[in-house]
Amino acid sequence: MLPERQQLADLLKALGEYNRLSIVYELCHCDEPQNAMCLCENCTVDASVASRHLKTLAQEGIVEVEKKGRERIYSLNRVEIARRLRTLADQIEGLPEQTSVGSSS
Amino acid sequence: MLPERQQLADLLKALGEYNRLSIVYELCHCDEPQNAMCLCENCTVDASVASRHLKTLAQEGIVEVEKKGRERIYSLNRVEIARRLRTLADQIEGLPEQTSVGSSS
DNA sequence: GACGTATTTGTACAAACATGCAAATATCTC
DNA sequence: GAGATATTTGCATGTTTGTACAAATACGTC
Repeated sequence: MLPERQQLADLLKALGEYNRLSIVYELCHCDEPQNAMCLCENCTVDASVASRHLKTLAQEGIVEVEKKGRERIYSLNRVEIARRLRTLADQIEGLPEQTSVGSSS
Repeated sequence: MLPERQQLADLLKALGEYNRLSIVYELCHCDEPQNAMCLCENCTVDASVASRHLKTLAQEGIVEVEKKGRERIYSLNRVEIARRLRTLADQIEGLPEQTSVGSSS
């Protein structure tokens, strides 16, 4: 079993749940990082559930956490996650691998 | 609950399982569509399991099926899936929505 | 029609998962 | 220190999911 592929599957699985995806979208649309209470207002779920979802997202590197007093401030790991999704999109679309494209005529 | 968001979550969940993702990769790398038996050789799973995974992928529009005698020929829905992944990547990265970009200076 | 191959479906099962509630922990304010 | 707020953790629970095996179905070949 390829660990790299497993990691990608884990990333996709983390994004592939409605409430977690909603949290990600919520973080998309705010310029400033948000705490968990703010993020769980959007979902109808309990705070403990939001906490667990955020833990999952953090474990997959989707969000970054910063302690600030009694709050945890979450921010999206925009560049890295977008990059991984685009890499998959490129592979699926059948684009050539990124190994010195355009050289050696 | 937003149906569009749910559909995207379902797509990501379908891709977010190791054996299913392996099938997708396998279809990536062959030019010609493949039947289910060929695809399940890569995973260590039973043929019935591959059948169910392919059904899941087909339901999400990830693969297309064509009956050919007693075989089912599967092919990747490359453009559409790549497009949906890139749309998500764009949203996550915070790029502006695709509504007449570049007009009206 | 008999047989072989490809695929699906029924059944069972263990593991993972999403969830809510209550309790615990951490930290701020007074 | 008491009380309030933010978050995590323990526990219970119902659901989903990935899997294997056997049986059923579909179809080509002889």
